Amino acid sequence: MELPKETLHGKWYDDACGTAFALEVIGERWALLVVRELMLGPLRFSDLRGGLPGISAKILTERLAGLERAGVVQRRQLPPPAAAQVYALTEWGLLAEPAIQELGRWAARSPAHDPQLPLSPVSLMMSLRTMLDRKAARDVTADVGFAIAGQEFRARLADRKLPIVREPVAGAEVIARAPQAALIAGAIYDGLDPADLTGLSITGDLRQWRRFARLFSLPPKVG
Amino acid sequence: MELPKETLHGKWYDDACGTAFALEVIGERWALLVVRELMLGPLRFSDLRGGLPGISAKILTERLAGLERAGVVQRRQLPPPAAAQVYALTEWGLLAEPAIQELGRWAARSPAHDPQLPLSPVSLMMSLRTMLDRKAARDVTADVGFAIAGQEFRARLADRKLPIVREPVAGAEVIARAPQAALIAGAIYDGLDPADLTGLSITGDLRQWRRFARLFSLPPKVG
DNA sequence: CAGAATCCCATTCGATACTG
DNA sequence: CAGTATCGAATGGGATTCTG
Repeated sequence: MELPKETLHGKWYDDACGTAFALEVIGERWALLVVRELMLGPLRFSDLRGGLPGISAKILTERLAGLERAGVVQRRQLPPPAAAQVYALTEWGLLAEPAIQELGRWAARSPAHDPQLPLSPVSLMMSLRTMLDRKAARDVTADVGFAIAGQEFRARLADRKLPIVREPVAGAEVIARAPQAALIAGAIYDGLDPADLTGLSITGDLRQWRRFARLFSLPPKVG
Repeated sequence: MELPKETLHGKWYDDACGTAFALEVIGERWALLVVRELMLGPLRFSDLRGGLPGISAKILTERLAGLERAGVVQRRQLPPPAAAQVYALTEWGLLAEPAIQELGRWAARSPAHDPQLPLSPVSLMMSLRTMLDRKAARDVTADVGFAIAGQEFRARLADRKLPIVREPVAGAEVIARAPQAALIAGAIYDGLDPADLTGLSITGDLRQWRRFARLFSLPPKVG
């Protein structure tokens, strides 16, 4: 039997540079996207697959094992009666968020970036944290629920911070519901009127939704 | 004849998330390290190889072609009599610096990171820009020359900013010379006395060197 | 020296099928 | 659901050769 392939080769680059070490940990295909999916909380194997269109069970298994060896991911046994296994980021894994955000922010500035591709609910939530205009968000508070393709999130804006957690939307000031994340992206980043987007429904304080949505914008393209 | 293999597959991940697009551009092995090496200015093919221990000519050729197609790198023909070809980052490529820095900063917090591996001169210079303590640097100015393994850089600290350019060291307030970057890293990050590091020489205003060196520190490890 | 082209092998990927 | 097993295809990377 072969060794289970090590993500942490340690000899990939033979370079003391931190960036090189980061690439040894999350530089394999899919690895960083797995981390992204876990950024908003633990997930089960099949939920991970759901957020990563196209990843195979084999590769996901390998990546999770590698990330676990590297100390980015932890496997957790949920107590009965759930009896399910979930994958969670470690403390260090959680700290990767700024790096993920900077990569996203950078890529979004390329004219070649196509924002029309499928978008996972987590991607959209993460993009809100990335693209929040913190100047404009000064003195704004909001409690917004998102229900996207069966997943529920709660974003609470205060003090220019925007924590987002997996949590039932019930009780939020505004709730956005959509079968796909792209609809909500259209309403926020393209400034489209929610009424024009079939499938999207905004319930609750609509005025508050508009105020919230205006706080996000994509970075300008270069060139 | 085959298509020259596209770095910009566009179908790698099929994901609108900016991070996923970034990975399509710089997610292949070595790609981001090539970008790192170019971050301080254009280089020739063989200089790139020098800073990337272990990359083969074939792979470097492929990555440069892919990065050029993606709009990260530009090929430039130097005017005669130089008659050399160099690779430079595009405007967008240059904007990748924060992402590279965040990845490095994150990786440096892992207990598993081994800073004893070989370090390219560019890596060290980039790490200074990353690890500068901008609070401590308030009201400090400095003009420091680095001559490492034949490459010369000039770092000018002012207004908490630290531009570093390839430029002769002559005329700087302090000049650090060393055959390998690791020696200078030891003097800065490990706080070692330059006098104890054989091969390292600091000339010029030594007091200024100490003030400068104290402005840099590695992030705390997690766990 | 600066690459492009070729050959070749090891590793990795990804689709499908299978199992507890 | 949560993975394993398997296999063909794609990619990675070393060595060598060829060119300007």
